[in-house]
Amino acid sequence: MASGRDGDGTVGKALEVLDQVAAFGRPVRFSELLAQSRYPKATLYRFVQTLTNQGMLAFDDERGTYALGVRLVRLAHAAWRQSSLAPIARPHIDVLSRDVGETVHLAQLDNAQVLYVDKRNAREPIEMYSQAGKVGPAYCTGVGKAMLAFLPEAQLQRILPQQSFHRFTPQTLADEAALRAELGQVAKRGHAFDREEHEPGIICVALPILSAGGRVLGALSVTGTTGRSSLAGLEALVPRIRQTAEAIAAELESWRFPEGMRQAGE
Amino acid sequence: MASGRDGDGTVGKALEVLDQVAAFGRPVRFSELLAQSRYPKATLYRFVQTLTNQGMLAFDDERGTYALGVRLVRLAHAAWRQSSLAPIARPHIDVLSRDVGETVHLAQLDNAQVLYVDKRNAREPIEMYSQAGKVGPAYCTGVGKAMLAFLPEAQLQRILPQQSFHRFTPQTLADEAALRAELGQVAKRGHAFDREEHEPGIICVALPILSAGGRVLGALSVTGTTGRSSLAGLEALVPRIRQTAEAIAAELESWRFPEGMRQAGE
DNA sequence: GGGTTGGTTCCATTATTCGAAACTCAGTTT
DNA sequence: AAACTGAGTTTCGAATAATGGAACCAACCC
Repeated sequence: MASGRDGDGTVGKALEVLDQVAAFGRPVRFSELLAQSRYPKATLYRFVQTLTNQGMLAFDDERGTYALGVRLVRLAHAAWRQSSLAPIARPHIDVLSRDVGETVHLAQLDNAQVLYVDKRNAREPIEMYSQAGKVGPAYCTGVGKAMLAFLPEAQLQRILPQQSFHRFTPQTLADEAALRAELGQVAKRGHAFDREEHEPGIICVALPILSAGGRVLGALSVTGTTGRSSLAGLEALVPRIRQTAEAIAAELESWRFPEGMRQAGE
Repeated sequence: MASGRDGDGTVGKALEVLDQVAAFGRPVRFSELLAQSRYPKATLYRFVQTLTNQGMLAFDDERGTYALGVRLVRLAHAAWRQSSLAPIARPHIDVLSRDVGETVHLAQLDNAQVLYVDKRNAREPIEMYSQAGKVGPAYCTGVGKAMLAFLPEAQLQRILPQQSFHRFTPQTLADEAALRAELGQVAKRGHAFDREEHEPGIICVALPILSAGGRVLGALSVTGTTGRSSLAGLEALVPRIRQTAEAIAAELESWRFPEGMRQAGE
């Protein structure tokens, strides 16, 4: 693929505009988009028009601003339901979080980043949608490292150069070499830690969810704070978490062959 | 579905394919898509290719199936956050559902349908993402009627013909005339009921969320069952619900003018 | 080996998109 | 009031990208 980002064809360009609107994080004026856009006025205008009457963008004519449209939310709902991982995992992580009494995250790999697809907050009412769909760095989160450690080398080589290695805390791994070393450990041990590498005071233990064939399907993590928990304490939960991860993987495996879809052994 | 659906340009057609994949509700083979598609093989193939390497679709090469991609979830998250209604309303409906002890829904109008954007289930752990993003009919839900009743005539005329008037229950309004009459009532009264029109045993009362200028921003509903609640009981909650609806509208109004954006009185 | 199904690539034709420039319509300035 | 400004919208010939029939490939199955 050519030089990175470049979208293919008209559709790619239009979707790029969507991302641009998303990046603003608030309703945005046409002129604001134009200022950032690499397309000329008329072209951008047509894109925005098209996206708008496709429901991917919503135009507020009182304010003259564009925001992401409702069709996206509808599609994302469908995505969540058919992604198989999230809906299948949901009851499992429900039980898990109740059992361990801590916050549980479910994540997937989205290109070089971690995408949180579900979350259970132990005791309090859950603040959900605001979390599902959120992306985070892969190199300094428990779920990220748990997944990276089990990736085939080829994919890893594509992903690692894309990591920013921004130092969120003094514990953050600083470069690719350090991460490589850590991933070796994780692979051997079978689970990953986050030792306050992303946020001070926040630690977690994470396990990958692996298919029978060893493919990385996602990851589970249990989070604690340095105040209430310790790494050793979290590590003690590993067998319980592994049980959940394996249950999810197993159910996923059977779900993937809906009805009478014979298939040679994987 | 056949009639005026025609999308604009290439982008429209590609997005149509997305919807198609969404409609399957599960990962889908290329041939399955082709069977339903109005495009020739090569054309559809290109669309699917494009969408896939744009991250809007995800291809599972073990299975040879396409599913909706992660980019959608990421975009939807952004959509939710910048939609202004959902995140602003969230704390309000939290309190409301705690106060009234019943399930609360927050909805918006998505073309001719109702899109649920948030939900608070009174006592049990909430099943959220699985609900947010769901769409429902406008003509036979409380939130739907609450919003329709306050729409300008022009918009109503565009929307009403698109209602299916499927009779979910014996109480479902049967045609446009009946709905028109009902909407008149709702507008006068200020709130709408769902008298088991969508699901037997489920009743609700709903109020629109209106801007200072009278524009429909969304709707709130409180749901009950015929067993535990009555319409009269729900109606008693109207003042409390209205308070929430107005609080949301007010906060929304101020949020819409971020900083120092003077504006003549609306 | 010949047939069938599911998926992928080619490439000449054709329809779409591109984007400079012209235009509109508020406000503002002179 | 006339001229200016700047955001937003429309036009239209040239440039480009989409189109889809057909050919191709690879399994799998008689």
